[in-house]
Amino acid sequence: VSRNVADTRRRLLEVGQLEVYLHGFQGAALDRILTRAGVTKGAFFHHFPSKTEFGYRIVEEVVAEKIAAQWVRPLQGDADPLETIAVEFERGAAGLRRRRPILGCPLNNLAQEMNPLDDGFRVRTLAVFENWRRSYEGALGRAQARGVVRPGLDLGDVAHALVAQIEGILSLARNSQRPEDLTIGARGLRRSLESLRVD
Amino acid sequence: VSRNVADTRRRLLEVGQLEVYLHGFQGAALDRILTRAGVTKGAFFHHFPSKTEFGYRIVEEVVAEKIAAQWVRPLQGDADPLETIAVEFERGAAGLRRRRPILGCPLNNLAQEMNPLDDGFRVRTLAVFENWRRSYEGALGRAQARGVVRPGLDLGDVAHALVAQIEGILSLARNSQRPEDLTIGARGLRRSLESLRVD
Amino acid sequence: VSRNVADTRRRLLEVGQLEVYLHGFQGAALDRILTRAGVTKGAFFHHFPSKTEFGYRIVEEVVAEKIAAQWVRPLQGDADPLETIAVEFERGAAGLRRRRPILGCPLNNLAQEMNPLDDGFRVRTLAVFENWRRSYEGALGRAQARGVVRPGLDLGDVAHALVAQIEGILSLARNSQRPEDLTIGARGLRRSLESLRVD
Amino acid sequence: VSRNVADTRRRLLEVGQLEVYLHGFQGAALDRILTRAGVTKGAFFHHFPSKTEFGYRIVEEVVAEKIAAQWVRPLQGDADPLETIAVEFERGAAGLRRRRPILGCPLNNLAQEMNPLDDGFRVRTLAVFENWRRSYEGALGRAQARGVVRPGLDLGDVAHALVAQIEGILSLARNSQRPEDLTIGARGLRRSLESLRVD
DNA sequence: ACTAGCGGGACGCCCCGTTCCT
DNA sequence: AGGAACGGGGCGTCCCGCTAGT
Repeated sequence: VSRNVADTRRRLLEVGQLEVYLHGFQGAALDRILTRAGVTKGAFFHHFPSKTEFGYRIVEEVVAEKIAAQWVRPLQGDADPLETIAVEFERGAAGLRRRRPILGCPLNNLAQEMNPLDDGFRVRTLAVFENWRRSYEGALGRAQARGVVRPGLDLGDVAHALVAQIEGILSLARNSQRPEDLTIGARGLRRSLESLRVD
Repeated sequence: VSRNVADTRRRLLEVGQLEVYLHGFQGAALDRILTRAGVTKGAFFHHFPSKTEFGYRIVEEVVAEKIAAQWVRPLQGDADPLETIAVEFERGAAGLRRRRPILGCPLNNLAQEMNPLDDGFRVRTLAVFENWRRSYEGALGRAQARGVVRPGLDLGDVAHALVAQIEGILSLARNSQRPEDLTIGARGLRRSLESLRVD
Repeated sequence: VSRNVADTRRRLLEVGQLEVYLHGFQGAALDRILTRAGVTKGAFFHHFPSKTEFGYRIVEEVVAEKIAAQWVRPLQGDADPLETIAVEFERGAAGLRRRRPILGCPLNNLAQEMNPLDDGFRVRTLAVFENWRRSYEGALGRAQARGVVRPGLDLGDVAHALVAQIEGILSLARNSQRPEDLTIGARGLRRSLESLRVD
Repeated sequence: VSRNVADTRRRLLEVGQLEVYLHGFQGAALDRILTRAGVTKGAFFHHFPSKTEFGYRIVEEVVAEKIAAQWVRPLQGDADPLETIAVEFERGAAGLRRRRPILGCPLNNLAQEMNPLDDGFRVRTLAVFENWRRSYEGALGRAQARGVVRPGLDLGDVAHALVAQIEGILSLARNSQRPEDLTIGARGLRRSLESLRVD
C-alpha cells in the first residue's frame, strides 16, 4: 500500500469524479469509491471532512480542469474560434461515443443535480461555467477585431447561447444514449457557429 | 380525504412528480411523498409494485402531459411556429422565475439522472422527447409549405437543435439560479428561430 | 416473530434500559439492544425517531416506574415512613448485591451522565427526582402530624438530604463494587432516619 | 509552545481531565484533546499506550491530587474537622456554582461511568476514595480524642456516610443544574456534622 | 377488496482509537 | 515526534414485504 500523500488524495478525487459522473453525487456511494480507489474510510476522512466537501474538491480540482482543457485552453491562441469550437466539440463527442453509457458533460450533470440543493456546489460550478463563457466571449471578440466574426453581435449573449447549445446537445445524447444524436448536434452547432461568421 | 381510488393514485403521482422535481428520483423519499399525499405505505404498494415502477408512471402520466401541454399542443394549429415556440418559452420562463429555486425542465432533470442507469426510464423519457421533436418537425414542415420557414433546411436537425437549445438554456438557468439567464436565453432562442424565417 | 405492537415496543424499552444501566446512554449500542431484543433496526426506528428520543422514553416509562415502585408507593399508606424507607433501602440493596457488577441507581446513573449535556434528559429525570423527594416530604409531614417525626424540621431539606444520602451510598457501592459498602451505607441511613424520630 | 517533554505530558493530562469532566471518558474525543492541547497524535501515543491507560494516569495524577487538595489536606492539622469539612464543602460548592453546567465531582463522575466496566478504573478510583475516607476517619478520631466528637461512634461508618452524603449532594446538583440544591445540601451536611459533635 | 402500519435488513455517512512509516 | 493510513462500529435512512383488520 502506497503511503504517498498526494497520490492517495488524487486517486480519491479521480475515482470520486468517475463515480459521480456515473451515479450522480447523491447516488455515489463512498464505499464504492473507497473500494475502487483501494483506500480505507479512515484515509478518506483524513483528507476530506465530509462527502460534501469531497464533492466541492471534485468540482474545483477535477471537473474545472476537464472543462478548461476542452473548452478554454484551445481558444487561447489566435486560431479561428468558430472552427476551434466545432472541432473541439467533435473531438469530445468522439470520446463520449467510445464508451457506454454516453455520459454527457460532468460539469452540467453535477450542477443539474446539486445546484438547487446546495449553494456550495452552485458557486463552484458557476465559477467554472463563467470561466468557460468568458473565454468564448473573449475569443469571439478578438476574432471580431480581426474581421472573422460579424460585427454588431452581443458577444455575451452569443457565448451564453453557444454554451447552452453544447450542454443541450450533450444532455439529449445522454438522455437518448444514441450516438447519432451527437452527430446531429454537431451539425447544429456548426450551423450556429457559421451564422456568426462574416460572409 | 377522498376515498376515491383513482384520486389516491392521481394524488400519489402528482405529489411524487413534485418530489422528484425537487430532490431527484433517487433523492425522493417515499415517506415524504406518502406524508404529503396523506396516503399510507400499504396503499402505495397496492397501486405501484415498486418505487421504480412508480417513477415510470410519473414519466408516462404526469411529465409527458406537462411536455405536451407546453411544447406540443400549442403547435397543433397553423399559427406561426417560430413565434409560438418563442412565446411558449417565455411563458414557461416566467413560470420558472416565479419560484425559488429555479428548477428547470422536469423531463430533462429526470432523464439526466436516471437514463444512463435504467433503461425503463430511458425508453419512456425518450418517447416524450421524440414526441416533442416530431411535433416541431411537423409544424416547421407545415410552415415551410406556407412559405414562412426557409426552404432547404433539414427540419429533423433543426427540431433537434431547438430542443437542445431550450434544454441547454433551462439547464444553465437551473445551474446558475439567476433569472436573467432565462432572459438571455430567450433572446438567444429568438435569434435562432428568426434565422429560420424567410427574409 | 411476534408482530405484537405493544410487545415489541415494551421489549425494546426494557432491553434498552438494561443496556443503558450497564453501559451508560452514550455507551449503549443500538445494535446490541436490537440483537438482545430480537428486533431489527427498521422496527426500532418505526417506534422511536432517534436514540435520544428512545432514551427519553426509557426515563419516562421504565425508570420512572422503577423509582415509583421502590421509593414512592411504599410510603403511600400511613406506616412509619422512617422504618419503611430503611426497609425499602435494604430490600433494594439485597437486589443489587445479587448480581455483579453492582449497578447502583438507574435514575442517578443516567442523570449523572446526560443531564449536563442534554436538557431533554434533565427535565425528565428531574421530574422523577422531584416526585421522589415530594413523596418523602409528604410522608414525613404526615408522620410529624402523628407525632412520629420530630417537629421543627424543614422537611424539604430533610427529604433532599435523604435522597442525597441514598444516591450517595449507591454511588459509592457502584464505584467500589463491594457489597459491604451497601451494608455500611444501610446502617448510616438508619442512623440518619432515627435522628429524625421523636425520642 | 513549550518543547519540554514533561510539559507536553502534563498538558495532555490536564486537558484530558477537563475533557473527561465535561463529556465523560467514553465521550471524550482524543482529537478534541489533541487540538486543545496543541499536540499531535504521534506525540500522544508516544506518551501513553492507549486511551484507557491515559485515563488511568488522569485518575492517578490529576484527579487524585484534586481530591487530596480539597478533602484530605485541609484536615491534616488539628483544626475542628466538623467545621473544616463544612467550610471546604461550601468553598467547593461556590466554585461549582461559578460555571455552567454544574459538573459535580470529577472523581465520582468518572468512577460512576467506568468502574462497572473496567477494573483498572475501579482500583484506581477506589484508592482515591479510600484515602479520602481514611483521612476523615483519622481526623474524626483525633477530634474524638480531644473531646470534640462524640464517643461511641463507629468512625469508619461515619466517614463513609459523610463521603456518601457529599457525593450524593453533588450528584443531585449536577442532575438538577440548580445552584440552590448546593445550598440545601450544604445545610444538610452541616446538620449531619453537628449531630456528631459533643453537646 | 382494500387500508393500515409494523417489521425487515442492507446500506449510507461519519467518527473513533490505533498503527506505522518517515 | 509527526501525521497519513487503517478498519471497525455508530446511528440513522431507505425501500419494501407482510400481517391484521375493516
